Amino acid sequence: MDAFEALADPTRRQIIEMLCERERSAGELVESFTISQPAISRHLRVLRESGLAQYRGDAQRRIYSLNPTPLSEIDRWLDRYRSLWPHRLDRLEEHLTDGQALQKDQG
Amino acid sequence: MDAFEALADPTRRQIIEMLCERERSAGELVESFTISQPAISRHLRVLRESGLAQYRGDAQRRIYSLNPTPLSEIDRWLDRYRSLWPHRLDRLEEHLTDGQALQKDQG
DNA sequence: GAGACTCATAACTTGCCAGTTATATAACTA
DNA sequence: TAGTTATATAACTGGCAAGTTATGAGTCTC
Repeated sequence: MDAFEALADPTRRQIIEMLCERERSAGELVESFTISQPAISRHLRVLRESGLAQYRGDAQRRIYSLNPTPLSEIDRWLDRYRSLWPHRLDRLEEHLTDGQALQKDQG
Repeated sequence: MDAFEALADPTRRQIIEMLCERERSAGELVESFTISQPAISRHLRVLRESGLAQYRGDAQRRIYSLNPTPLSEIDRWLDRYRSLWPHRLDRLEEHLTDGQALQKDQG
């Protein structure tokens, strides 16, 4: 299952958003939803297989974290469409690190 | 069906890419694929209902065009993850119109 | 107006996906 | 070692999505 398919499910998108905040154990994720533990475990497998998540072991626990690479590929897929909607310069600036910041005020 | 679900299908993504190049009649799109005309018609309905495409009539024909708004929403959804991968400044520049172009060469 | 053309919808089939419960696996704990 | 905890997998079910063929609806042409 590719990243687009993985993102089609709202539960998986929510997991991604939670993993963006911080890494979490499978159990923590289960507690955040009303569906069963195996259902979450399956979603985590999909996220793993699509490259969006990974885990490290911590005793019995599995600590999941986000892998943003597939998201960056979707970002690149969007490239060809970006000219079709207005880009706010301040949004662009937000994504630049301090060191790369545009110097529109100082120029 | 939301935009994420609509994008999950590779045929629909391909239709979107074709409509990005130029608007096309339903029949033109059908010729570009091996699946049946009703199957494409259904994909077009999904794209319409998710706001990604629209058509105008031209006699019997229906000329489909891309509506980029849902793509821009996905672009915004990606905002919170953008800090997680490297941003190339030249890619940012590509998305700026000439009038807004960064002046790094001239400055 | 009859037939051709273009496209959508109806009706149906099939396969997959997301959920369930039950169970297996692995690691910790007493 | 027995029991508990944490997570994955197995087996199954139900629903939906995507495909098919057949047909309907609207528009053009002769």
